[in-house]
Amino acid sequence: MSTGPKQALYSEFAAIGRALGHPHRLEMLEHLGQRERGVEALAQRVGLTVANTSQHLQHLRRAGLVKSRRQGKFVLYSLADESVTTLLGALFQVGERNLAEVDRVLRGYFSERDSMEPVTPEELLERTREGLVTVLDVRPPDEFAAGHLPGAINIPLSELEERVGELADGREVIAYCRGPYCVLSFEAVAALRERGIPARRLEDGLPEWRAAGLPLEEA
Amino acid sequence: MSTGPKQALYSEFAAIGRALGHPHRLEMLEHLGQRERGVEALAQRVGLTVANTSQHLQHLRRAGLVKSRRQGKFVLYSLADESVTTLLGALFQVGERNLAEVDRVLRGYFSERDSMEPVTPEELLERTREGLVTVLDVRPPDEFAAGHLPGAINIPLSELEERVGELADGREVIAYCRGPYCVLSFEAVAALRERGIPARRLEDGLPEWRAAGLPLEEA
DNA sequence: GCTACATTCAATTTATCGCTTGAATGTTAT
DNA sequence: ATAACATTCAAGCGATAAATTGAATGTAGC
Repeated sequence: MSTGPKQALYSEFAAIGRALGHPHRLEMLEHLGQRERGVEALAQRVGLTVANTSQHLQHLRRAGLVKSRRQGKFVLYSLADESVTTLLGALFQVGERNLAEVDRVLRGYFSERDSMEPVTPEELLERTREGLVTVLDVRPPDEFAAGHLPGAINIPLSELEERVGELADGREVIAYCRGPYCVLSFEAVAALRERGIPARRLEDGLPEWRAAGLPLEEA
Repeated sequence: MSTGPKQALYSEFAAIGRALGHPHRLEMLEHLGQRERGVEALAQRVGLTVANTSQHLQHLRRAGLVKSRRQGKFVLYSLADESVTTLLGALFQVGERNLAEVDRVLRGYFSERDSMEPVTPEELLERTREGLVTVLDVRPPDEFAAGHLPGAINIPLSELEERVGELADGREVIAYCRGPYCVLSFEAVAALRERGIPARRLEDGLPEWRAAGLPLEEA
């Protein structure tokens, strides 16, 4: 085993692969794609102990997937840059295209996925310009505040039922949330359709929109 | 830890990550990106035993990164599809942008990397159309035969010195090989420049060209 | 059917990973 | 300074992965 440049590089790249190789870390990356978070806040969201979360975060940092900065008592973690979102997208695409089990899960839990005909970013931009649609962000308010689509209104899924009146102006609703596998927007679309409001899903979530360089309203 | 759809999906995606998490497997993917290979041929190229190679290949197959087909006595493996090349490219980009160690290795071993100003596919296509350049494939003949850039000539690096006359027609040479970290084209460009032949590197290798959907001459 | 050969499987050893627990570090606020 | 708190470190245990070896499977060709 010579220690040529290729071996050295592939060892480094393999470390990135290993960092992607745990479901909890992928979930952490999804959350960090919404906004930066402290260790404890993140631990709570993914249901792990603080110490365990801290270790996973350091694993991710060593692999160059996240970065951290200190603010007072807190250490805030976020994605290293947009290339991480691109990498996750590529990972998901390989899974969707080549793993039968992924296909099975998608069909089982996201059966609407096929019938819902998700909206592309291009279509959303065009129809927003024409004033034909309402863009709905169903994530929690703090994530919305950290950055959202231009003109989007924020109704967390938990409040959708009581606030559905805000959307009943006849325009089609396009809902989005954290990413392609985030259930929030699926459920929002289902709930809206039940109430007779035309609704579709944006095909991706906020991180993908940002990584594509599309316009955002940021804090 | 509920077993909701997200957990199920992230477990699958994490398996892809783990499959990327070993330098030997990354090297195998680079080779399989050139052409399909049997187990023994691949084992020889990466310097592993046949049994070990077989196990790695099955790991890669379970993760949806490679596929196999039987031909006579041989089982031929190849990349599952172009999305795998895209994934590898995204992995490399994260490493280049966020890992200091990768940067250090690249500067150390590929010091020409900055001064060489690699050629983009677009530029290559345009200058080929104008007849201004010679496209040089420095990979082994069998890989060349399995697919190469339109109009490219094949001179393996080992034969470059003796066959350099074939390139001395005054046109600039654009060399490429297996991928962004393949040393063959770096060395070819250095050798040609030493002999006064203007030469540059294509920024990526054959698999990336193919994944971009650009034209190929295939077997 | 039998032999040759490519590939895969099974069993083993060694190393690494993931999680827990409890202590240590470093920053803020009094 | 000291107390409070967020985060990280260190040690330990069970589980998983990598490489080696030798046996088993499956296909081709006679």
